Amino acid sequence: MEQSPAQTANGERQSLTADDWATAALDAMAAGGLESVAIEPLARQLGVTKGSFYWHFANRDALIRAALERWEREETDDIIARVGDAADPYERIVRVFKSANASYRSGRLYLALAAASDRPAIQQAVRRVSERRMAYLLDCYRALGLSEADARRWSTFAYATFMGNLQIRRDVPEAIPENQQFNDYLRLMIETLIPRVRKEEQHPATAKDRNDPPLQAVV
Amino acid sequence: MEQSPAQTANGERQSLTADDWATAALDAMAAGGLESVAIEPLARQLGVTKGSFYWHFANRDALIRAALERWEREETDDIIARVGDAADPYERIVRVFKSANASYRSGRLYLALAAASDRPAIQQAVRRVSERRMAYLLDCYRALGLSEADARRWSTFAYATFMGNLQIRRDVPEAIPENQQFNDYLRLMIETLIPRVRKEEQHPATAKDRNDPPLQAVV
DNA sequence: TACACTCCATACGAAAGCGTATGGAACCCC
DNA sequence: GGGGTTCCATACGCTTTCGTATGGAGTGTA
Repeated sequence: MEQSPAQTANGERQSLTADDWATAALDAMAAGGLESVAIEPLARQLGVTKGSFYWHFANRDALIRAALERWEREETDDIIARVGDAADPYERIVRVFKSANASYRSGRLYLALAAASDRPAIQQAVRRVSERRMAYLLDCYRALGLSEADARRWSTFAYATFMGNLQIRRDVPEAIPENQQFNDYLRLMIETLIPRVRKEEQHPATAKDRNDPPLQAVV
Repeated sequence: MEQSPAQTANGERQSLTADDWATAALDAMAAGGLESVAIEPLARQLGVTKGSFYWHFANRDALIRAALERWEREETDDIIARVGDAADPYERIVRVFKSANASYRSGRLYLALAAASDRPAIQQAVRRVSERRMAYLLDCYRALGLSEADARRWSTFAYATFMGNLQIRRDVPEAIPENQQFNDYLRLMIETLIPRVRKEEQHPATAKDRNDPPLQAVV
């Protein structure tokens, strides 16, 4: 399990960067929570000693801050950018739910960070990420033609379901079906969580018919 | 914040029990996660020293096991027993969702325990509790007259939403509305998550009409 | 060759937590 | 009032981790 970053495959010297440490910290969090982010174990895992760490960072808190910034940036750039360029709000909501299955690590990471409820810095980062996701969903539901109040309820509802699936996948993995069963499960959630809006209530830009595409398992 | 259990109000001596320690351990978990369950800090908080702890328990693991047993028993007895005596499956599902709002501590405790993914004993207890809850919901949906496959999908869906609401309430509390807004939110989820079953598919025992009762905020 | 800079190893002290050993106060029982 | 039991205090050693101090190998560079 130990790496030896002082030597690459071709035998040249290779130094660690602060970002390498932040990545390792996030991996440790996803695997064992915040308490797993310990300097000396991480150093052993990276094949160096503490001396390396304290050259790149002032202390453990600085590492956690750096990892948190990196996580927040990834969550914002990646997830919403990967999903957000679809014009159809229906399609955007569908992709949000498919992405819940796509990145296993991302879900575990969110849950691990959210569990560190005694660290205000982490709590605030988690809050910002969640607020950003919920705002994105809220926009989708507004674009569907819902009223403000309805869009707010539906988006919170959908986000709760999204988060709960992450939770179930971690705590009771077999409860989430696989393959074709999963497609059926996904289709049920999507069809249920995207309400039918009456024509007269609908925003003109979203009034086009939609032919629900066949769902495919996300590998 | 410190207690002095060696003296009660009337001045008599009062000893701690193993259950007092288990309760304190659960409180610490709900507040700060598993790493907050440390013997010496807990002893200080209880107004005693380690000597007391090591008389009641062999070691820290034994305390965690005892706390876990107590938690699992409470979750099983309390929640399902408090909800389960209604005959109407519709009403039972409604009560499950209302109970999510009822006990704040219970939700935090579940999330804190579920985050200890590196402790197999905790992971298994969390899994058993979740499986039991999901089995309860599955029964409810079967009693509504759904097919086995549909009941499985709907119950998993509903449980995910239930768990996600706990998560949102912890991470972004303002996102969960209050008072009348909450009632609307609750009603939306309940009406959405309880499908209408066609008469010919319905189990005879559940074919009676239901008049949806007005929802009331759970204080 | 001399010097500086980068990156890391090593050694050390301090603190916190776990677990053990042992003593002691209070109470019960005969 | 002697002895046993219950419950806890105190003192100690061990381990882990944090953080610091310092040296040193490698690389550029004048």
